Amino acid sequence: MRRPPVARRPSPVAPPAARPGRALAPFARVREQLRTELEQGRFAPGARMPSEAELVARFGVARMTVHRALRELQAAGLVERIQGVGTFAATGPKLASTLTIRDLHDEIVGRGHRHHAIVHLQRAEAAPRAVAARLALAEGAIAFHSLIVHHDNELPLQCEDRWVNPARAPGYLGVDFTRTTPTHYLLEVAPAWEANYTVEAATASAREARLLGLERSAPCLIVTRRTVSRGMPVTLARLVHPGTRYLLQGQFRP
Amino acid sequence: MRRPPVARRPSPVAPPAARPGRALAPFARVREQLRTELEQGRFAPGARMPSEAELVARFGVARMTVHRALRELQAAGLVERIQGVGTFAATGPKLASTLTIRDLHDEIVGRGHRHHAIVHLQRAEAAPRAVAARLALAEGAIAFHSLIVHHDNELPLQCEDRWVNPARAPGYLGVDFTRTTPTHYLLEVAPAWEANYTVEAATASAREARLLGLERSAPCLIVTRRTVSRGMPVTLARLVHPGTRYLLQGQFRP
DNA sequence: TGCATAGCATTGTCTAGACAAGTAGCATCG
DNA sequence: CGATGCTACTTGTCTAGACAATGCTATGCA
Repeated sequence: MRRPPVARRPSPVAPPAARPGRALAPFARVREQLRTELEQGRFAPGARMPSEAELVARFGVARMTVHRALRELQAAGLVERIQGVGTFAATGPKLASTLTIRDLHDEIVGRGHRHHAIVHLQRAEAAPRAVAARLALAEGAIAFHSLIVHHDNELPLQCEDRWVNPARAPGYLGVDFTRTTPTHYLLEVAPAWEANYTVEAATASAREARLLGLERSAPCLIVTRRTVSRGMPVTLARLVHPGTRYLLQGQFRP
Repeated sequence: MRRPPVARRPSPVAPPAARPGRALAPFARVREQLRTELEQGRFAPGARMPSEAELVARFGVARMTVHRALRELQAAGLVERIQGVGTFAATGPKLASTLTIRDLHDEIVGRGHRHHAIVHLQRAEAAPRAVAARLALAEGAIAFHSLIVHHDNELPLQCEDRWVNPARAPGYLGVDFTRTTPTHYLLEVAPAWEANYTVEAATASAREARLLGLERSAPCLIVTRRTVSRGMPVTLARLVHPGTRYLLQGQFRP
């Protein structure tokens, strides 16, 4: 049942209508207008911007609408806001940026190539001291260990040496990793709620070089990843990529 | 109207949600409660979550308050929302993560070390074809070229080979880069509104290896960065780091 | 049976008003 | 002169209602 229409302030233009070529919602219109002005240097870094009240008058919308636009610009790092003081164009450099690390399987399939994995190792093993410490296990405790080489159209692209906390993924040894990737499986049984990465350039170990079909001295891009779920470490992975065949890409837009 | 504070650098903004000893705002309370339940696996990935109306009844707040909480969870990638259908726990793919690339100067100083740069080249030059294309210059056009080695406590840590679009940074050749970094200068004259990165492992060129004091075959972490401001390319940088002395670190929390 | 349509649940957004909280300037008081 | 409180301004948030847009489902009709 439709509610009976009630007197509503008439809008000069159809506001919230928006198909592909539709007009932006008012809050988005305000946001984009301010973003454009910021990009064009209309406000020097650190300079005071119009107050919410002024923007309300300028755009003819409610204060909550302006507030949302400004809140999103703040979340994007384009402005800084201080309660009781005002809104300011963000000073300072976006000196920090981000880089996306995608799952290898998705990346290969996304390129339209075929992903193919060879499992060289998948067993329970006593964890070396360094591994045990990072997985919060007792020294010498049993953990799951796998060593898998991933291929992009038959070309080896990643050597994945992984240790898994057995308490968090008891079925790990029974999974067929030629059909799914450890990453996918682990994300299913223990969603990653925290992850640490490091990226470095180095040479692979002798075994890794052999598995990847590389010279021992070939530069490799090595990603080390540790994930934590519900406060407990889940897995520790060392991902070795041939430097000539793999690179990380990132993009940044405020 | 109130006198605006003169070029005031807003001090560390205290997020209103993170004040110790103060009750969370209702929208934050709802958000955190749902985040906790998601982390504890209360909703399987892809499962339907309570509707806004149900949450309104459960928490005793207005719908806009619940809506904001859900919108922030959506922005964080924890839930997916479909107009007309409902809200769902995000399905697995935390498969993409982010890695922070910090400015080298900040990183060195942040470690409490001393940053020291040696300028090997800083002049106008005809841009090679590949560079000209990526800077949107005519082939053979003049561009600014600099080659600087950055040291962390006298240890060479980065070789920065940079091309700059002269139209966007006319004063580039006059800057003393032993006192400031090109990154800082360029962000001042042309705030980066878009950036692309690639990260790869490779060997340095002969000259780069010499400048960094490396063997020709030493693996290096090479970052290539291109920034665009107001739709026009500003700069193209190739940053070569010794693989043994430098690594990128990243952290991820939803 | 097949299809158009009405109804409903759900999310998306806007509004107007209200109060809270934080800051800065000014006037007053001791 | 300093401390104090007042006031104006700003951002932060909540509320209740309304309407828009979307997708699913059931119903009625041909």
